Amino acid sequence: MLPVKISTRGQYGVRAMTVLAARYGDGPIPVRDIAAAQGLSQSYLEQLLGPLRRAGLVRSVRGPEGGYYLASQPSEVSVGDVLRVLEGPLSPVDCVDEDSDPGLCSREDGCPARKVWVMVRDSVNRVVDSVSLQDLLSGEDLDGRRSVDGAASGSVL
Amino acid sequence: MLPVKISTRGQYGVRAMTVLAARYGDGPIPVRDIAAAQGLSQSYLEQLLGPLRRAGLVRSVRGPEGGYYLASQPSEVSVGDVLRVLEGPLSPVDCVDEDSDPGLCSREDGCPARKVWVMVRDSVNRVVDSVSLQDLLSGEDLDGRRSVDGAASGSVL
DNA sequence: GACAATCCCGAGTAGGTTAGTCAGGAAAGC
DNA sequence: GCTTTCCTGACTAACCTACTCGGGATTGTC
Ligand code: FES
Ligand code: FES
Repeated sequence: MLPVKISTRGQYGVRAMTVLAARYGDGPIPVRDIAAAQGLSQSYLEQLLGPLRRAGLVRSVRGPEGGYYLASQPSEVSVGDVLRVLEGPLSPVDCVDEDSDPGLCSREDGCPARKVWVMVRDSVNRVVDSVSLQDLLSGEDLDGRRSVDGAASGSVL
Repeated sequence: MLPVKISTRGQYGVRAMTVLAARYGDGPIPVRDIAAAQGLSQSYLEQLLGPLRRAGLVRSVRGPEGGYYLASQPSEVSVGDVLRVLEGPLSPVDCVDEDSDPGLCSREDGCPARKVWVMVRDSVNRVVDSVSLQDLLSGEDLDGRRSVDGAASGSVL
């Protein structure tokens, strides 16, 4: 009864990525260290890093001195990138999920609620796409750094 | 793996409320009619109307010719009002849920992800609070009618 | 080449949540 | 008293979440 939730996959994933962001350039960080830095279960975290690697957000090296590191600069990876890998499409209802079969929603036309779900979806996406890992590291409050696609950004909230 | 979801409670609830909004002033509408109008299960819908009544959003009359009707004008009821009754606080993670025990999140200070959850929470709340049932009924697209508390509203997305 | 440190992958699982159904009781009008 | 409606709580099947666990594949070091 209290949804509109981001699951632990997304939450832990973002926290793990900030660890890699903070140590960007230091070479590979083992999962053990990432988990310890944020107090997460190592074996669970391993499950999250797999998808992130396959999606190209992080790279890995095996063997001693191995670990994970960010594939791009912290300022170039948005929270939205991470969440979409771990949580799937950021849509509040299946009806307005652009990636799934259209026709999934039979009453699309004339559904009075549809409009607001689209607004929520776009709003959430705009926020998470506007915040980079770099933004999370800097102490300052942010109200919309990292303009989404060249547009001069005012408040994205 | 595809959360950030609003459950059927919230979805059906909003759709049901638009039915009442469309027939505002027509006297009580029986659950049967509401369910039929949106193709919902009658007995499930009854479960949603209970909370909405207790929250003061709708009123009911029993007996023949009874049913439910909106307690306020459609323009005065926001989608957020409905969702908060049926879904609970609209917070993407427990950590930033203002209603629950503070101290629930032990790593509040220095948690790098916290900032973005707050932004998402506020963004979602702003959107759903800015859209009234009336707005859903009118055919026109909306990008932020119904200024939230007197502020001249630009785009709320 | 042995060994150890890592990544890597899939299976399994306890508990909780969701989306309902169902049976029956309480008001209200005729 | 009969019917219509609201109203409530108990119940349930299916699904999902948040993990753990066991073991295999790579790679560097001695
Ligand atoms: S039921 Fe699919 S958009 Fe409303
Ligand atoms: S763990 Fe609670 S705010 Fe990040």
